[in-house]
Formats: sequence, structure tokens, C-alpha cells
Amino acid sequence: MVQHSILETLSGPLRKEVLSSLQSLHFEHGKILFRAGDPCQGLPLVLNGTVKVQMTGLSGHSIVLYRMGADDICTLSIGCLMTGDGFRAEAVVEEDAEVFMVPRGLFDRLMDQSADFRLGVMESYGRRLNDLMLLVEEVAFRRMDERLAHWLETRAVEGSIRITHQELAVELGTAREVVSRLLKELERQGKLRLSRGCISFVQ
Amino acid sequence: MVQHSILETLSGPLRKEVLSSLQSLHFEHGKILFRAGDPCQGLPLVLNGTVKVQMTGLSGHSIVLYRMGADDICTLSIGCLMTGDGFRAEAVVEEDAEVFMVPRGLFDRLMDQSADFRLGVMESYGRRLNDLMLLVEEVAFRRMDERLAHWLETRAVEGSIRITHQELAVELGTAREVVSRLLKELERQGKLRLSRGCISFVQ
DNA sequence: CGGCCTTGTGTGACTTTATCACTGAACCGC
DNA sequence: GCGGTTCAGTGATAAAGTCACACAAGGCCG
Repeated sequence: MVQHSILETLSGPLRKEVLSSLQSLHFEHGKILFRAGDPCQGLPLVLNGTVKVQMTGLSGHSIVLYRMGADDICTLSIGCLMTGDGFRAEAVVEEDAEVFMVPRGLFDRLMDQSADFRLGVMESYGRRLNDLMLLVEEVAFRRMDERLAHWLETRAVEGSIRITHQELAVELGTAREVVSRLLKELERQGKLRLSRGCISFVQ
Repeated sequence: MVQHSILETLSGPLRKEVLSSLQSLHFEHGKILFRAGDPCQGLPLVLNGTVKVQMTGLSGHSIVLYRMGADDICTLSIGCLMTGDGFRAEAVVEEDAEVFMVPRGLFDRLMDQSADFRLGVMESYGRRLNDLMLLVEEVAFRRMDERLAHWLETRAVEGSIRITHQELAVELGTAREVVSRLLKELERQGKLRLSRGCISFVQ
């Protein structure tokens, strides 16, 4: 059974060969897929779970750049694969993930032999580039209270979330104190209830 | 004569065909290559000159995302070409530029037939992704005075530069007043001399 | 159970950056 | 030389980041 849509587009024999040569790797929550400076071993195809990609500045502060989920391709790896440079960011598994690791040689062959594979890779690249451009815009021009509110809104469906202020600060690329103060203000307004490691949405 | 290194890697007949079907377009200083929302017409290969790519936030503020120079590929276009989405950013010619515009069909054929072309495109993508990641880090965590000083340092060789505070603010993604104040402080320290539309480096 | 340690949160004081609302200076074209 | 436009400077205020600490919640272990 094919487990990643980009492989489903491959012609019969090629797909068969790929599937027989690849084995899915299992990564648990908290596991590091790669660290800043690591050389790239191959192109990870994410089958399921979620992986966040974040980078740390000289100041020691970190920011989450984007997330990968089921059916994603870790496009960041391709550039490193091509140039031989190390990663600038690190990838941390959030929900347990299964990953196909496509080595350089096989990646080159797939790019050579499948137009659909190329298309999938290019589309993925385009999306990532757009994501990062939007992130730049957000970080440069949006107010932190709006960004925090927006982040919370997208998860509000769950009623409450388990996250520390520090982790939330990394999501937004700011300082823990800033998050604490903004959250406290939202609690004063009656929109949230705070407890250690947990944020509950009122109503 | 081949004018873009990525075309030099093509096999004889293919290169010949490409060069005969493409004509270089000339863009003058200030000309807009594409605007936010425009659909993508093809992949621009920059032969010479420089083009800056910038985006404007909802607030109306803009920030320069990256520059393209001789031998660059406008990788941003590929994603738009693939997905059919419009551009999120705009490209403005700084120094008069010549550009080959590779239409979708030809791009697909080159990707299909030349491993070196693919490699060039992938490398370019990787570099752009790295540039944007570094920009996120810079915008999120670096102090404005350091960023301004760094920007100025990289051009200090020229003795003086013609740029308005507003343009410099767009380079850094901040407000004009902030740039004015920081520059004034540097002038007070005797490091710069300011005049309308011009910054001179002392010594 | 109580003490101790680790991790997470709250907050005051202060600096840096952004925003708003102006003023005035420099240049351009008649 | 006059009037309009573009640039630059600046005070007041708000938002965000930094530093330094106090304290609270939960886990662990004797």
C-alpha cells in the first residue's frame, strides 16, 4: 500500500522499486529529526504525525518556522542535499510520526523519471516559500496581541490546550514574559482561564 | 553566446533550441517585473542587473525579502507557476536588467530533459529558503540599530549612498521615523554625514 | 507527610521600537 | 521667487523586549 501521495503518481515498476527499497522510520514525540548544523541524509517524506521546524537565533531565542504533517515533503532538506550545507533549523516531532527517508541517489532518479514527482516537489517548495514570506510579514508588522489571539483562535475548538508560556513564546518568536502578560490580560478580560501548563477557553 | 549559466549546462541541441526561442527582455530601473496578485507568466532568468523582491503588509508597510542579480533564477515564480496562485510579493528593478522569460511548457521540458537544469533550480530554491529563514530570525530577534549598522556596513565601501530614509525603512521592514532617529544618532557619534537623499560615511 | 528541587508563572523597572501628529527644510518646475 | 511636493526631524505616547527577581505548583524521596 502506498502511503505518501507523491509516490502514488509513480509508474508501476518505479513505485514498486521505491516501496521495496524504502522502509518507514518511526519517530516519537520529542524526537529530533535533525538539528542545526547537521548534514542532510536524504529527503524525508512525512507519512503521518506532525513535525515542527524551528530555528534559534544568536540571542538564544527560537521561533517556529512551519509545520509538516501527513503527506508533506521536507523541502528544506532538498536545498541542503543539493548544496551539501548543514541545516540552519531543527525539526522536532510533535505527534509521533512515520517518515520515508529518500536518499540522494533515489531522489535524483525520481526527479529524472517522474514529472509528477517533480511537480509535487515544486509545489511543496512554492508553499514553503509562501509560508515563510507570510511569516516575515507577520513578524515584521503584526502586533503581538493580534498574533497571539490568532494563534489561540486556531486551536480554540479544543476547549483547552496544554502548552507552557515558554513554548507559546517560541511559536510566536517572542519572550516568555510578553506571552505571560498578554495571556494574563486576556484572563482579566474573562476570555481565558490559566493554570500551570494549560490554557482553557471560556465558553 | 549563452548568457545564463544554467543554460550552459544544457546539451547542444537543447541549448540551441532554447536560445533561439527565448529573447531577452530589457527592464529599466524602477520597472515592476510583477506585482502582488499578478499571475505568473513564466520563470524569469536574470542575466544581469539587480531586482529586489519585497512584500507589503496589511498595515501598508513593506519589507525587502531578497535580491536577484546576474545568473539568478526567480524561484518564487516557480511555485506560482505550479500552483497557478498569484504572487504574494512584488519585484522591482533596481539596476537595469535583462531577463529571459521561460514559459511553463519550456520549463517543464527543461526539468524533464536536463539533470543540471534541475540541480540549478533546486540549488536556487535552497538558497532562497535559507535567505528567508535568516530574514525571519533577523526580524524576530535582532535589534534595529545592529541591523541598520550591518546594512550600512555592507555598502560602506562606496563612501556614500543615495537612499531616502523611507527606502531604508523598507529594506529593514521598519518605520521611517525609526530609521531617521537611528541615523541621526550615528551622525551625532560622527560616523555618518546626512543630507537629503544621501548618507556619507566618515573617513 | 514534609522538605527539597525543578519547572512554570507573575511582575516591576527600564530600554527599545512603533505609532501618531506635527514642523520645517530641500528641491522642482514654472 | 513662489507654490507644491518630497524628505527629514522630533515630541509624546503605546507596545514590545530585557533583566532581575519572587513565588507557586507539582514531582520525588526519605
